[in-house]
Amino acid sequence: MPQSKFYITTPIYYANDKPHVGHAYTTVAADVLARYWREKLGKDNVFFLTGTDEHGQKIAEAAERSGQQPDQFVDSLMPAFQERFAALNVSNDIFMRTTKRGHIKFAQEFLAELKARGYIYKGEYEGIYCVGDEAYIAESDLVDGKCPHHPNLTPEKRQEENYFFKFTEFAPRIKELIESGELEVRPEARRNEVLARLGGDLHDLSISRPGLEWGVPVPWDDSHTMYVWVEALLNYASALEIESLPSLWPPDVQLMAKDILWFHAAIWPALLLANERTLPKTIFAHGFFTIDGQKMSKTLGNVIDPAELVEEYGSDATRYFLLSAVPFGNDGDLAASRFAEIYEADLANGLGNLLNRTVTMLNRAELKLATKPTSFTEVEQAIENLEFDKGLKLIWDVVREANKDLEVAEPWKLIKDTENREQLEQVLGRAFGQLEKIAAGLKVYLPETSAKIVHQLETGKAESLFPRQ
RNA sequence: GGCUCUGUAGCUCAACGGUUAGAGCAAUGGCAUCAUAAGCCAGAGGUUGGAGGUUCGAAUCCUCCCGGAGCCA
Repeated sequence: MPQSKFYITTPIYYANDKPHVGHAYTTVAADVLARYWREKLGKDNVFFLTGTDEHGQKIAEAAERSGQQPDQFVDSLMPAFQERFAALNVSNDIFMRTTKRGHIKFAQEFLAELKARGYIYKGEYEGIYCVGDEAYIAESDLVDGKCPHHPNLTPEKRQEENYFFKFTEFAPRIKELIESGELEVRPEARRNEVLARLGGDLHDLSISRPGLEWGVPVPWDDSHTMYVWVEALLNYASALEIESLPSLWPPDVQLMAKDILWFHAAIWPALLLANERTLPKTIFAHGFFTIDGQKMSKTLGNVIDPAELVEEYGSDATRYFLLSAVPFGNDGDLAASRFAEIYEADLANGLGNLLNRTVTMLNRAELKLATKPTSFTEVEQAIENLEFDKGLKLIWDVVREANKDLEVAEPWKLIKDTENREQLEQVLGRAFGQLEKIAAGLKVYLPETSAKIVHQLETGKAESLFPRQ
């Protein structure tokens, strides 16, 4: 079936700290898709969601540490997210927040519906709870009595009455749907992981917490709040309710980092199946970045703030760094030294200089050419297939080809003799066309750069695309 | 501990079981001078983590070992 609408989501990011380069990565990738499909289907048929997940104990505690109420605390963090995304030219249609009234209402109704359908029961849960993970962890998982992810926190022993969702009842069906490809989980390796886990020992999912105030109350028992993960997943549906855009359901692509794939590929579909909603089409988990070979962490102090990259290199260059760094889906390494290298080699020397030398020659030849609608089919295919790095490679193949063609044809020699006029026009026309194609390919990747290329081709006004500092 | 991946040039990555394992970046040498001192060409750079095995043929398949990542218990 041909694509007639496109609903793309990033995760809603946990609002306990300002966003880092990983958040920027997911969001920029989603932005490329959103821009691409807007070109194809029109603005009204595309919806791009990003936002923040603002409930839960970890946030309540972070708020307390900063001496604020939870709602004040999350409000105070919002500019950090919104400004960074805006600086990267992220074109989201909504900035979703789980503290929105409409979301809370939706989440409660959804939960009540699950209960009415008989998929919720009350049970007893006992275990060791890590506040950092907002989850119970197995005793055998503890390292020196601490949670392996949060060695600085002390795990708590807890016994709780929880409400449970009959997740296990839906697992076989989800497994079938993933196997048949009806629910697409990518990349392959991650799909295998999910399938293996779905075929293994599963437990029903605890979906409420007693006595935690910073959350959405369970509608029939306000001594409980909804488990923050379940509540957060529902945002993808509540957002369309809030915006009154039911026709855009279901999500076409949901992007995320690989650590939260399970929630999106198993639990989320189970919740939807239970209430008989249509499932998302594609769940895609990309990899993690290491920084100079090391895991990004606050303790190591190697966290890259996307705002700093934009500050230093600009929005489009940062988008280029992120999307060209690794094949989408793989893990990758970012080295601080690489940014400057890539900026010089690919952006300034490669593309920037090509445009500059071409526009200069066009001027010297007093040749005015008109731009025309151009497309770059191979790049479009790469984007549709979520191969963002491949699309950029294809564009840079043309950059290299164009530079080479100029070198072979030597228009700066042709221009010295009017007898060569025809040949000169042919050579420069070709370069002009190649740059048009490059601009077409870059339109959704590097929107500012693409527009600048077209503008310079049209006006003949040469300006550095990616100036050296 | 189980599962899923992963290890290829100095760096980042390619390569349906099939010629001599390829690109980009970096480095070296040459050419060029339109251009942001940018560009082009050439050569160099490899025991494909290690050891066995299957095969006419292995980076690719199998076993074991070593290293890295993730998921799970």
